[in-house]
Amino acid sequence: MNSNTTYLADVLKSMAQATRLKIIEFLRDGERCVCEIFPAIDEEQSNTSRHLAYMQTHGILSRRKDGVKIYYAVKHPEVFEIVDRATAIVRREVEQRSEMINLAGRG
Amino acid sequence: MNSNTTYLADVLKSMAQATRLKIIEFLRDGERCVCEIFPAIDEEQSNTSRHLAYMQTHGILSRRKDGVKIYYAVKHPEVFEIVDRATAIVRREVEQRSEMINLAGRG
DNA sequence: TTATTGTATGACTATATAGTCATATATACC
DNA sequence: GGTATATATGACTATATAGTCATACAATAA
Repeated sequence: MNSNTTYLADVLKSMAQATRLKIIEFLRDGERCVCEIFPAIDEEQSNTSRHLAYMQTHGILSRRKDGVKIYYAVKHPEVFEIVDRATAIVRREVEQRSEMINLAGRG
Repeated sequence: MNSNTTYLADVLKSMAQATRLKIIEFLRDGERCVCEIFPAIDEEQSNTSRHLAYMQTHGILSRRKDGVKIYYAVKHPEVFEIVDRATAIVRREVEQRSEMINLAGRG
């Protein structure tokens, strides 16, 4: 459980960053090359490349070469399930906090 | 979706770290005070306290005071679902990599 | 009031991370 | 061969993070 905790953390880290989340979202529709990804998420090519490499190294993206282009795809359906569940948490938190504000407003 | 991406990343970051994962695992059985948590996960009290505060601030832990003791609990069931799915990814990756090694070994 | 216990935090260090710019490398095309 | 396009990476900066130690603070007990 201990050495696995590190791998587990690495997998989660591969999703726990704004730019990487944008990449994951864009890859919902399937495999895309770097040249499609970086303009879509509005990030520099080099920065996008680094994040893609990071995610692939940590096992959440697959990488396929076709000529000059490199195609990346989300490798495990669990990645989307994780993002969806995190989104549910965020929604509930936002809801809850706005309720608190309403209660405070009413005095 | 953009400002939300930051919140989303923060929620995932609250799980994407070895010490925090140990805390989450320990809290599977429910609410626990700091004095129970830090010996269980074998971390310093101060470090544990910081991580607990971080997770609570980012909305994945609840905090309850009872006398001198502070009780923390995982606030959303999705947290465990996320950890479980990340574990499934790790398992599959480990499997896959050991298969690769076997293939390579056989020449 | 003083001592004890449980938790949080200031100050600090070491390391990791995200991002940028320039450039290297690889494939394809002429 | 030379040129264009796609991707990766070295070198760097700024910031964030995890951890430690000492100490502050809060609640309770004596």
